[in-house]
Amino acid sequence: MSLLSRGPVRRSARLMTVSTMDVCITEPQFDTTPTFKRRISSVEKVGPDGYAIATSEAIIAPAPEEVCSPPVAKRQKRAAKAEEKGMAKDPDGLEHTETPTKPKRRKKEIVEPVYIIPEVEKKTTTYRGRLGYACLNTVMRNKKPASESVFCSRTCRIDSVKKNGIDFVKDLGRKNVQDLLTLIQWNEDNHIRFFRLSSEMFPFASHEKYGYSLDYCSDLLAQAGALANKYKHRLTTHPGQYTQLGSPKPNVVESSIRELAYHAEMLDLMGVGPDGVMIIHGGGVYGDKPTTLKRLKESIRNLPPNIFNRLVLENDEMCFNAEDLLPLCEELNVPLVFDYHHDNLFPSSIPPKEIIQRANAIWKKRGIRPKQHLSEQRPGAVTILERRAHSDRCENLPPDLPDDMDLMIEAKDKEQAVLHLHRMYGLQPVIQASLRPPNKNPTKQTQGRKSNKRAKAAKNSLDKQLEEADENPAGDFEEEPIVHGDEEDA
DNA sequence: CTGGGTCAAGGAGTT
DNA sequence: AACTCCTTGACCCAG
Repeated sequence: MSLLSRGPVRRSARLMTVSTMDVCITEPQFDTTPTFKRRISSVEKVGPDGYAIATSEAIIAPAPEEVCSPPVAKRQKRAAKAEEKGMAKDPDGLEHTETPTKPKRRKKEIVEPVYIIPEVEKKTTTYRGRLGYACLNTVMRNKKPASESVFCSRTCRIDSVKKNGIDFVKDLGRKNVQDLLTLIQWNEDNHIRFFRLSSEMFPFASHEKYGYSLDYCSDLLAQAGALANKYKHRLTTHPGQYTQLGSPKPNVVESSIRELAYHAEMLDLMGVGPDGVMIIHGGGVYGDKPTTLKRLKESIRNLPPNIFNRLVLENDEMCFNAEDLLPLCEELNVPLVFDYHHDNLFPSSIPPKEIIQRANAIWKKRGIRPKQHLSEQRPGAVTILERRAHSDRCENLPPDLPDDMDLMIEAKDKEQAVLHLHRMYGLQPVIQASLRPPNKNPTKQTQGRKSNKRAKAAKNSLDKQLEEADENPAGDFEEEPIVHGDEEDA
């Protein structure tokens, strides 16, 4: 099933593409509302496929003939539905066109926005490997109405687990995998064959108290894995920052191993091959890097084989750079994912080229296809915090990328960042309808927490005082308003 | 439907 | 010790 045929609301929609104009329009409904008539009126001619050709304003609509009279099959379908509801039929077997006794409740019309996609700068590369994105597809996630949204990170709070029971949580997981199937198909349709699975696929699955086995979902997982395998998609995972294999606290290491076991179980049940790796960072240094590295090494050495076989390490931007990890990786035969952005922020004394060579030697030895991470800092970023935040998209591929390596693009715009690179470098054909315009004014700030309790409280108290001052302009403030200099702007 | 506060987990840095 | 940040999206409740 392709994107173009998905979903009930879309049943009469056409996604149209004008390849020469780099503009994509979607037309939502075959309707005869004034809005729609206005749109059709700007269509100049009908193409050989029966679709309208865009005018210079790039307004596209289905052929007017079809608009005025939906295809017979569709009308019959509607008639059948109407009959179910006990409505009268016309002699031609089609639905009754007169207003039923009960006034029809009109569904609120959802008008697809019109996207103007700017041209991209054309660049060249010798790279022909796969580009991937992580966990979330912005186009599918933002589908309206909300019931149409496709995503794999439904979750809940512990309180909801207690309130609704474990089956409620398991249902979330099932829905997530169901949507994963849709996303894999979307990726295939859009020539993206590399994807990171969300760690939130099964909420609390690795939780000490509320954890559960994924067996209940094995059929669906196998189905998703089979689809990915059929299309030769690579699926990987990236357990989060709380995975601390080097922690001095035994219970923290235990929790980390549970987390890894959950990810491995998911990949195993999907039937994903050895390329389905689990990437983690070195973790904290606990004030003593050499000792922590020893603990890390021991933890990894003692992992059960099904976890060890999928485990790979990645250089981070704070604690362990590539140079710190390489000796451990080489000794234990644990592959290293090279992250360009992290290496930029926390460089090794070894040049990237050499790190990559040594890393690739491990990947090769293990018979796993290498992968690297690519991201860029946000434009205008200066401070270390700003520089750590990922930009919306990536504008450049590194030089000398080998073809037998998959490149994970870590960018805020997710799949759009991949499509952006596909277009710039001519790597893959792109479906225009899948494109979204870039944010014109990206901030240099992080995506992180913007609120601050004290600042908020201060603001509230200030607002209150201003309100009071409004009511009583002559009145004095009883207290000086607290103002915090570090409060971020909205 | 929207906005704001908050969330399972761990560690580092600041005050 | 208490708090904030890391990254991040989604929950959840109030309006």
